[in-house]
Amino acid sequence: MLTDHIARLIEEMLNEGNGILELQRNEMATKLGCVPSQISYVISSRFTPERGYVIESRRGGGGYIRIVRKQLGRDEYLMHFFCAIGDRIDEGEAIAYLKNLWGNDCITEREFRIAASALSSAALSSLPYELRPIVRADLFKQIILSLMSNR
Amino acid sequence: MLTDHIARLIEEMLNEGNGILELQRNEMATKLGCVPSQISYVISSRFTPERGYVIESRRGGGGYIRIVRKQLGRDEYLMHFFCAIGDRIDEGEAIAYLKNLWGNDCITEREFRIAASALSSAALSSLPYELRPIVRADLFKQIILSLMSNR
DNA sequence: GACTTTGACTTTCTTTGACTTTCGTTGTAC
DNA sequence: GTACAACGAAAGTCAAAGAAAGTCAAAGTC
Repeated sequence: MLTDHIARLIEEMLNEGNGILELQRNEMATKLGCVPSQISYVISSRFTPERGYVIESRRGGGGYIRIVRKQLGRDEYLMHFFCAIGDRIDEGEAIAYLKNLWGNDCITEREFRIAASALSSAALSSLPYELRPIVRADLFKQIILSLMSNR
Repeated sequence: MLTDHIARLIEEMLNEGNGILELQRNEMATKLGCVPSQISYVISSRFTPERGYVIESRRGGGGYIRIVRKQLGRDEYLMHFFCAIGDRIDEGEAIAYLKNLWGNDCITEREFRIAASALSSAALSSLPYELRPIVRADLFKQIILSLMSNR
C-alpha cells in the first residue's frame, strides 16, 4: 500500500534528521509517482500530534512541510544529549544540539538564544583555542542539568 | 528562496549596525540580481511594525530605506547590566544580577536557571581560578546580548 | 464500513514588471 | 542671486503570473 510506503519513508528520513524533517510536497509526490495530496493524507493520518509529531508548513514558492518528532520524555531526551556531549564540543555541534532541543520543544526560542550565546566562541574569546571546546562541554552539561527535573 | 535570503541579509546588516540600517533599494537589488520591488516586498512582509521595526525612506537621488529595530524599555534595562558587568565578575555577584533581571521580569525562572548554571563555578571548573571571573564576564555579556534586540 | 487514492479547486506566499510619485540637480530667464 | 522648469534618479504601488501547500468529496479497495 502506498500510504505505508510513504509513512516508512518519512520515518526513515526523520531518523536521519534526528527527529526533524523538512520536505516539499510536490517534489516528493512526483518522485514517488503519486498525487501531492497523498502526502498530505499520510501526514494527517499518521503523523498526528497525538502520536507526538508537530507539523508546520508554508505555502507558495519555496514552500515546505516540516515534521518534528517529539518522542522521548523530556528528561530522557535531555540525558541523551548530556551523554552525547563528551568532554569537548565545538560551537557548530553545540548549536546543532541546541536546535534539536528547540525543535523538540525542550527549550523555547529565547532559551535557545541564551544557551547559544553562552556556548558561542564570542563568549569564550578570552580563552586559548584549545581550552574552548572543553569549557564549552562543561557549560553545556551544566545548562542541560539546569533544564532537567524541574517542576 | 529569494525572500528568505534577503531577509537574512537585512537581519545581519541590522545586527552589525546595532539595530539601525540604511540601504539603497536599487543598489541592493542589482547586487542580488533581483528586481527592486522584491526588496520592498521583503521589507513589507517581514519587517513590519507589528514585529517591532520602523521603516522610513526617501525617494529621488540619494534616496534610501532606513530600517530601525525598535527596542523596548527592556533593552535599556539590559544595557544597564551589560555596562555594569565590567571585565570580570564573581559568581555571587552574577547571580545577584540575574535575580534582579528575573525580579524585573526580563527573564523567566527557567531562563534564570539556565544562565545561572552557565555562570556557575561548576561550569567553569576546568579553568584556573584566576580565569573564571573573566570568562564569566564574557559569558554574562553574551547572554545579555542574546536577550536584547529580541526579534 | 473503514481506509486509500485521486483530482479539482482554494488559499497563501513569492516573483516580476509596468507605471507612479517624490526628490535632488541642473540649466535658463529675469 | 532667485525662480522655475526640466530632467534624472530613486523609492512606492499594484496587479498579474507563478509556485507551493490545503481542502474536500467522489471513487476505489479491502
